Amino acid sequence: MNLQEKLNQQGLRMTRPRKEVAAILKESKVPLTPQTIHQLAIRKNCDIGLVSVYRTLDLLSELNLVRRVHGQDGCHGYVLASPGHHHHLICHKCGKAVEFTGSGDLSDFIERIESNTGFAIDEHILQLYGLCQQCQEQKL
Amino acid sequence: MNLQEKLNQQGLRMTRPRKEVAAILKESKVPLTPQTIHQLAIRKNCDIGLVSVYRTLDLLSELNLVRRVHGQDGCHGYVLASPGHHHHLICHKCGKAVEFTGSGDLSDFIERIESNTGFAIDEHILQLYGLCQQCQEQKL
DNA sequence: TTTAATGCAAACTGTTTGCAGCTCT
DNA sequence: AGAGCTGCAAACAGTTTGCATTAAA
Repeated sequence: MNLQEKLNQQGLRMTRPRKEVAAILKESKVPLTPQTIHQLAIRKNCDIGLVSVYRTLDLLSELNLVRRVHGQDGCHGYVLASPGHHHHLICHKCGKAVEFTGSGDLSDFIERIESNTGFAIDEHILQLYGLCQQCQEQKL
Repeated sequence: MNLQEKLNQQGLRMTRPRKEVAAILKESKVPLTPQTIHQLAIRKNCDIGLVSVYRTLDLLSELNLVRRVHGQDGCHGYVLASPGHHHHLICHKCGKAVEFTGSGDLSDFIERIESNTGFAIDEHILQLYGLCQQCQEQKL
């Protein structure tokens, strides 16, 4: 099911700004801030408002099509979500973000923390940072 | 070595606002926002400026005495750091934050991701959310 | 045609900066 | 005494909201 159908199904509409934001995120491997998305759209001669970018990102997050990632400096970006997985690996240098599976591997770890602390853990944020293969090679 | 000595050592000074911010963080198990810290100080009849709270938090982070934690909603709080560990477990209900050890347990996991992706991983954010023991009991 | 969505402007929140006066050492 | 620190005010950045207009269905 594509975005258009998903929207129509709920009485929502597929508009130019929404199409554009979704397209820009699809093309980017890097988490983008609302401002960046806005500028990219304008550069592509698609004159949408920053406000619509915000509203579209909220909507797409709601639909779980897009995910918000935490920058180390505290600012946030958005990336297209590949369904079911929740972790990102981000390159310091080029900013590339990769989603990876891993909740399964973490479950032992989480269970151990639960029994140590008495907490009932139901959510987590895990983000890894490093250098991607290309950036490592360029360093030489 | 206490805070005063740590500061003096670098030509910095122990002042009332700094003393107060450090004290408030020490008393709290919950991550506090700069605004909250400011209000708590005022409520204690310690009339410091919000600006100094920000500057003090920057300073204490720099000295690794305080750590910034990411809220799920995107806002940030600060908690006293227990040296050497980097992870927090936060209660949904009462907001209590617990630091726990665990980098060791994660290293296998991280190595696996490295070999799968080719990244050289050097940093990570891990935060767990759940219900603490007390809040679980109160729920009954 | 109808109702959702847009885009502007303006309001707001959280944070940072410049500067004159104050205070710790 | 003197450098560091404070606190105000004002600037700033990112985000949200109200409202008249436009456009998807």
